[in-house]
Amino acid sequence: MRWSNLHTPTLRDAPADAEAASHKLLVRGGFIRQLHAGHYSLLPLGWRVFTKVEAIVREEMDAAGGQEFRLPAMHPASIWKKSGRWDVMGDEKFVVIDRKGAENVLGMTHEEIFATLAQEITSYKSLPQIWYQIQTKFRDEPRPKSGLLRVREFTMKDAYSFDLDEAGLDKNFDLLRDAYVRIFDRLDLPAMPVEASSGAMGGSGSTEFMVPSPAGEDDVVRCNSCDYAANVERSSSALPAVTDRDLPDLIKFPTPGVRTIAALEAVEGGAPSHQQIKTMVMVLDGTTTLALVRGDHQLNMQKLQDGTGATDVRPATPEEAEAALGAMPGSLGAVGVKGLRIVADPVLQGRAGLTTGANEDDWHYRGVNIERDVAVDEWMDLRDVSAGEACISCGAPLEIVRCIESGHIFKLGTMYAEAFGAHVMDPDGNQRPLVMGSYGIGIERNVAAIAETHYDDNGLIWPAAVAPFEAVITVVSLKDEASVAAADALYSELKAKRIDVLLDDRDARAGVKFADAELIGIPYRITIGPKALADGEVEFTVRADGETTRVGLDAIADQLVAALTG
RNA sequence: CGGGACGUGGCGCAGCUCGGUAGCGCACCUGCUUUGGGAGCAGGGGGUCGGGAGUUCAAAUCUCCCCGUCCCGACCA
Repeated sequence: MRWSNLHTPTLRDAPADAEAASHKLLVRGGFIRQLHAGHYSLLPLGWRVFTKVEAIVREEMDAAGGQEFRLPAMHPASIWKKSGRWDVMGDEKFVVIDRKGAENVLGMTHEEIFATLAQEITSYKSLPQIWYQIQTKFRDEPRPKSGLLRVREFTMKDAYSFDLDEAGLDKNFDLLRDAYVRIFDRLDLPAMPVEASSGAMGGSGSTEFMVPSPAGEDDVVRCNSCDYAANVERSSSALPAVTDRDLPDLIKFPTPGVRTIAALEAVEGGAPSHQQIKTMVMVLDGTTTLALVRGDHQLNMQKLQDGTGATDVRPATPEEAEAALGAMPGSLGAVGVKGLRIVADPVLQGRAGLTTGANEDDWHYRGVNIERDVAVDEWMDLRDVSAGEACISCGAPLEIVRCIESGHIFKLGTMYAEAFGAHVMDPDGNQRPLVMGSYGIGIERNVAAIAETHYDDNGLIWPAAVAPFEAVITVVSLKDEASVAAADALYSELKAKRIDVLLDDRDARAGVKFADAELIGIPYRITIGPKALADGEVEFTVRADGETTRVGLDAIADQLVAALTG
């Protein structure tokens, strides 16, 4: 490609509304342009990176035994109602009404369609199967953000495995997990596999691949001493033992104006936060529920959702809380409460001498024995892990790292197979539902994740495997005929060697060309100018470290090939 | 959906408080000079000031409604 013909509108200034590094640089470098919130056009450079990322994903999926499909992006509403996800997905699905008035869904993932196709797998002898596609997904995200990191229309490689039993699923899960490790390795992304929540996908277990980055949206709890790592939504930690206070009797005492845990610590007759019960009034699918955690802990909403199986979880409004318990938030508690579902964090199990709200403004209880005084329906992990708490497997302090979710793989089980009647005959002649797994990677998000982790003050620094061009030949002066001739010859030579090379033949000042080449992040630059050329040499610059060496014109092609293959 | 900010040539911004000429930098076009790290001078083109309604002799500026975008929280590849 000759730069004089390339549409790469580079900008000196980043758009004012861009915050994330990848967003700024991809816009500045002329890789992407926004159409509207959550929808981006990929310009030629952006598309080149995209296709290289896509090719790596495809190669590794094929190597793992995957078979590529291409499914419709638009589905009849009926299939989504059949799986139950019409309701689960709620406002996040794009619904399109056709001329007949029928509802259609723009696909968010394709479990339903693949499960339908899997009806034609009829014997265990055909198993296992790994099916995948690379296709556009639509999700009406409540808040698209950060350029390509979170959008409403994007391309996903979604794969699905089909097995006779859980053991088969486990095997495929591990196989594809390994494929993912190889993919992220080739993309030069430091993605760590972590335990995760399955969320709306359902299923028994899942692993996320997390790339540490301040532009991410997830927090990962990680141990530096062992290999424990989990999304905060699934994480746990070891806590030091606490001793109950010796308060055998339940006593109601006045707490005028006390509305917070901190205030209750300070008031006459109060208690340290870890001797308190925090009572959160939550609404789960329309049903008011009390969620109890220790006073110094935070409720994790995802854990509450996962633990209860609810699809919609939100805090109650102060008015709803008052209607349910008779007091405003700040004086709420679960002592003696009947008729409401009560779930509690296991850290509270067996504890006594606690302090909590009395469901009467300005009054609290002390001496609460949770087993005696609170009708807990279910104990479930509900609390956030905090940095510095001890690792459950080795005891070392945990850290919390902000991450981009680059990939997510799920053990789905049989739910979709049962919904769509995807059964096979087993060796004993019994019909059994297929056991499924699902495996997703967002292509654009990974392009952004690479950008987010590969840049400096001068611009992007693409890994050669995904760079829009592997090398750029910069002609310092178009007026110097010898330079032009040498550049043209080298350009032809590199193309013949199947190197992705860009020839900067623009009639611009050298400084502009250097700055642009660095901004768009081409990993290797060959500068051809009169100075070195007089000695039969060119300059070879590595984008990552800026190191420049003089190389003979006759040796540069081999040196570049060595750099690219090394 | 809750909270905050913003919307003025392709990009970044000023002008709005106090209504009256739409301006600056970058980019773009022409010419001359320049030419190894985002050149200089001269000339030039381009803007329904997000949209609608209202107030007014007069609205980018004041009022109301709507739309859009970004950021922070609840969701996900």
